[in-house]
Amino acid sequence: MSANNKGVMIVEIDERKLKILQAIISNYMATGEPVGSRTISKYTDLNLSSATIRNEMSDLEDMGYIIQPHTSAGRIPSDKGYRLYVDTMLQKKDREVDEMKELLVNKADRLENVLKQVAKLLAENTNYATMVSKPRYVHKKVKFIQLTLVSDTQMLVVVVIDGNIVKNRFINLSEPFDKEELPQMNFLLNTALNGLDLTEINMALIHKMKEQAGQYSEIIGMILDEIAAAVSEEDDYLYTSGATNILKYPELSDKEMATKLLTTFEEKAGIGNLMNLDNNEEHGIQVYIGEESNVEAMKDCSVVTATYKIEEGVYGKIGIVGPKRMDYQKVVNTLENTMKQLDDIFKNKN
Amino acid sequence: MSANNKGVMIVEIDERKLKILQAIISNYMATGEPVGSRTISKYTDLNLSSATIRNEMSDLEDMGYIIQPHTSAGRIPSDKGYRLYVDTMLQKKDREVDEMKELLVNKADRLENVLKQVAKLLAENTNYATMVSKPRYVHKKVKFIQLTLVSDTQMLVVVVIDGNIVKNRFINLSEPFDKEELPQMNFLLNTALNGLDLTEINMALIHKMKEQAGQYSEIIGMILDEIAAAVSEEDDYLYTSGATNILKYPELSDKEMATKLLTTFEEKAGIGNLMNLDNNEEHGIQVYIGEESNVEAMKDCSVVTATYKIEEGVYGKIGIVGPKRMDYQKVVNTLENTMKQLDDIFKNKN
DNA sequence: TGTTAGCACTCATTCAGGTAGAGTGCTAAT
DNA sequence: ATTAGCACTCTACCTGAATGAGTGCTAACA
Repeated sequence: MSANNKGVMIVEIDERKLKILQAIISNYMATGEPVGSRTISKYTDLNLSSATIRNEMSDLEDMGYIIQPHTSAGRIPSDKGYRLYVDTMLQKKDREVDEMKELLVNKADRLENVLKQVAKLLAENTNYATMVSKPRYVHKKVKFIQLTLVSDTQMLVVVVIDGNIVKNRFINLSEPFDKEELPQMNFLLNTALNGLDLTEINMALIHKMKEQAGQYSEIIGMILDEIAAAVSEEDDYLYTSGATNILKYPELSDKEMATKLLTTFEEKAGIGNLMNLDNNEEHGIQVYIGEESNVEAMKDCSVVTATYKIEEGVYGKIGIVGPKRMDYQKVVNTLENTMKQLDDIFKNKN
Repeated sequence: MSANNKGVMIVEIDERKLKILQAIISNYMATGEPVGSRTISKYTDLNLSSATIRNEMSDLEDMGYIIQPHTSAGRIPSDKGYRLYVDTMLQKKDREVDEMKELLVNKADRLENVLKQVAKLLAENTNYATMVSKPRYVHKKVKFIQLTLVSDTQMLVVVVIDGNIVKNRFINLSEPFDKEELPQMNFLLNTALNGLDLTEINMALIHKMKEQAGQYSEIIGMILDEIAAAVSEEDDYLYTSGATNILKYPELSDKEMATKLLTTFEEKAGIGNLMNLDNNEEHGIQVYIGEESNVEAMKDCSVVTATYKIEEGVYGKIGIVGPKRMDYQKVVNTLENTMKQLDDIFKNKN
């Protein structure tokens, strides 16, 4: 527990300690190597001897802001140290805004493509790994249903859900279906199901509709099954890019750690909490340092996420994963910049 | 050029050399370490001294079947050696057929999911990296078109292409569209475009149709644009899984090589030739050793591919990527097994 | 009282030297 | 044709010494 040489607890961090901590962190971010007292004494404008710095560093270590990997090594920032850095020093913003290429706008056609493109561009720009989540409509409501006959015995069911998500399914019919009956059935389905979400398409409703359908009871059953399947279908909602960038940072390149991280990216497993908003309605930019992310594989990484908005109430997230010594300033700037561009795109699209 | 101690060229490989080569390869496959003459002399039933083996190995090296990494190391198989091994020894098939879980069939709903599942299961079963290509219909023909109004000013265009691929696009209309006109327009589009492929939906046709459409000329133009876009749209056709498995093999784990390989898998770039059938109509199982694959990143790997059939004339490929010392027997068996299961699935689906 | 110089100490890294062991090629004997 | 034996080569591994970056502590200083 932090106590100075007189045995008095040090609770508050003063100006000088803060400067030293800042110096340690930025030096470590640049080199990835533990930084010693002499380096700080020489390369800052504090005009203090290495001995003094040592005393201060000793205090900072007691306070938990820095860590000594082994007895005679320099210090590296702890999660708590990074946290302080991010919280305080990041406030005075870096003004050199990173101009991201306008490539985005050109390629923008469908949401999926935009998001994949974003992931890729961010990864290329930052040299970190990126993840982008597509917003999920939690209570997906049926907006529109269209049955059509592709051939005598093959029916296509098109379902449009909230957010203009289109799902389609084929139904193979055992006997030819009378084309004339289609409009009526379309009408029936649309009036019955419009505005309902998955939980409301339940057994009772299906039963009732089957009765109404009379001779078409069987086929209505099949159609409803497919509609339910289509609505409940979860498709990919997480895109990643630049996972191999982590191999650029020696502290993440050790075999075991790299394998875990890369596997996490490949299988997109275990990052759900981080990347969807179900549990976490906070917007804006979030920084998770080390174990704060609650992702086992990323306990030696930092993660920066940003929330983007497609329309009112519909949000997705972008995440950047890198070493703890990542360039937070640049990452935050780049993300803010990206958000702006995404806003523009989505504004133009509607 | 291969010459024995009498200066006579050795052209043909005899029984004994073959046995020795086989022993070298299987030993190397098990250990991943260069294998020396003493090992072979001790652990085979040839009853030859290490010296004799050395002579034979020297010949085998002259003939290009094995390589000495450095002067006083054992030998490892060359690409040519593996090739011989695969061509000859693989013939007598290993009978212990790997029973792959029937998980596949349960999860089988849509083609994409089946293929992703296959990639994943194969990767888990073999501990190698896998890739699966979805068949691409080369000359995609329009099978069916359906326009519908989702709201006053929003039209949904559904296009069904060869192979029951469904594409959909929204069109935002500047002014409300008369619902009554839809059937007529649907009829016009279907009769005009049915059976045409992308190359046939050209300027001339578009011009002609616009004329026919009269007052709807503008909207027909938009619709045709979207149809053309939908038909030409290339979606993902390559799924990979288990890329991180390569880190299990020391000879592929060196940083540079691993990065290249993993990047290739992540970006799915450069493996097109290997994984689609455009240039290569051969079916069945193919083995590419080292540079044979013509994929730069895989020059120290072997690749085994198998062709599967969805319906007559529609083929896709499955590929397994591992170290050159991969267990070819097991891989080939597993692939054959998988093919059978896929056949079953696709038979039931139609 | 805060700051600093000096010193003894620790520990990771590097490098040279040395050894063990696996393997080879060649030669002479069987 | 096969083998035993030997000299040789090269890698892997260990050791010990030197280096240097870094620390903590103490005593002196302003």
